[in-house]
Amino acid sequence: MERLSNNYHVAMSTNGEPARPDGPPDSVAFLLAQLGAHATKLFAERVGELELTPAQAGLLRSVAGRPGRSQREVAAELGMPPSRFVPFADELEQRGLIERRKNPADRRLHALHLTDAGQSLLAGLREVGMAHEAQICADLSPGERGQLIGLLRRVADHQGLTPGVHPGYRSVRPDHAR
Amino acid sequence: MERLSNNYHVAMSTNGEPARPDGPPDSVAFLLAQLGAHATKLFAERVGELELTPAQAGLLRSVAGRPGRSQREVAAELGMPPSRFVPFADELEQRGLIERRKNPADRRLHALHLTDAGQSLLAGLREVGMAHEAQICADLSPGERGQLIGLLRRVADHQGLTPGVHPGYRSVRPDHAR
DNA sequence: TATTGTTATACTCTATAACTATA
DNA sequence: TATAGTTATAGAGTATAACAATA
Repeated sequence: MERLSNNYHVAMSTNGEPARPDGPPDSVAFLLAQLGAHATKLFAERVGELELTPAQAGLLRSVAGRPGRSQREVAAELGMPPSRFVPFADELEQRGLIERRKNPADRRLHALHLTDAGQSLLAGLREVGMAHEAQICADLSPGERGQLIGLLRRVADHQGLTPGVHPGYRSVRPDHAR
Repeated sequence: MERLSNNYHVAMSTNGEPARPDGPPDSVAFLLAQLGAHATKLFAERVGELELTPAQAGLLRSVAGRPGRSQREVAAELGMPPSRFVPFADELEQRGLIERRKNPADRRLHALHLTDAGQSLLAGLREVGMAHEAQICADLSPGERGQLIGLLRRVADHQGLTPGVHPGYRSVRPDHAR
């Protein structure tokens, strides 16, 4: 059977008349949600070619950005409880991409570092990111791409979003459903 | 304890230097993913004020758009297996927002309709959508908003996205992790 | 025999909370 | 007593597959 995806704000009739999605047809909000989901999915497929999940890619980048931090620090940056972080890091360690180094001064701490294999995978990750961007922007001229980035940045700034920080898709579920 | 969200492509160092996210800093792809997640979360909060999840809002809109369809038809449009659809529709029926009408011609079928309460909630949903759009675009002039919509539409069209159809965030998990 | 709606079950993912070892 | 890491456990959400009614 074909795999089905879940629709959140769906509203397309099969006969061709588009019903109203998030707001008015072609609203910025809906297009952002739609394109954001699309970009996220595409990115997941690309990192999948490296046998990584997006979360694993995030961990590698986080460790690469600031090597030697404790598990708790990295877990906090990734918005992940320590208990979940452990098996998560275990797999990457078993695959030889990261390593845990005991801190002699405080033997409770495990400093996280990338191995050489991890470093080279990170290089692959950067290529993947470039190809991903190129695919998304394939239909835009360089000028248009710059214009789009400028507008998106304006919106992101006004919404209080921190540059480079992706909040994740977990908190989508509303409070009253918890 | 504070609720933590999960980071997929995270990469922000606490000391202020933004590490590379999905691709280059301020890539279209990353901004779309970031803003898409943000818009989705905000929308979820707004429909939450109506005691609805985004998926429930989608169901109401789907039924409103084409009343009288069978559960399987609506479930398929929402990308949801029938087994999951049943308890999903149950709750909305118990809350008096939709009703199942037996089809005398084929008694296997349950035709789905909105109740009056469901109709008026739908009106509230439309207001919520407008307020949502206004919030996202608060910092843009009408002209800039039009420009942004035009560029986003271009990208969406080139990516083969159907107007008004939101693919959902479920398929993010890559194949090799299933 | 095929199809709609439904229920049962099993599986994945998750967070909370206990536990250990160090401090 | 407090903290880092770990393990155990229980809950939510999910899809697959079995089932009953109807065609």
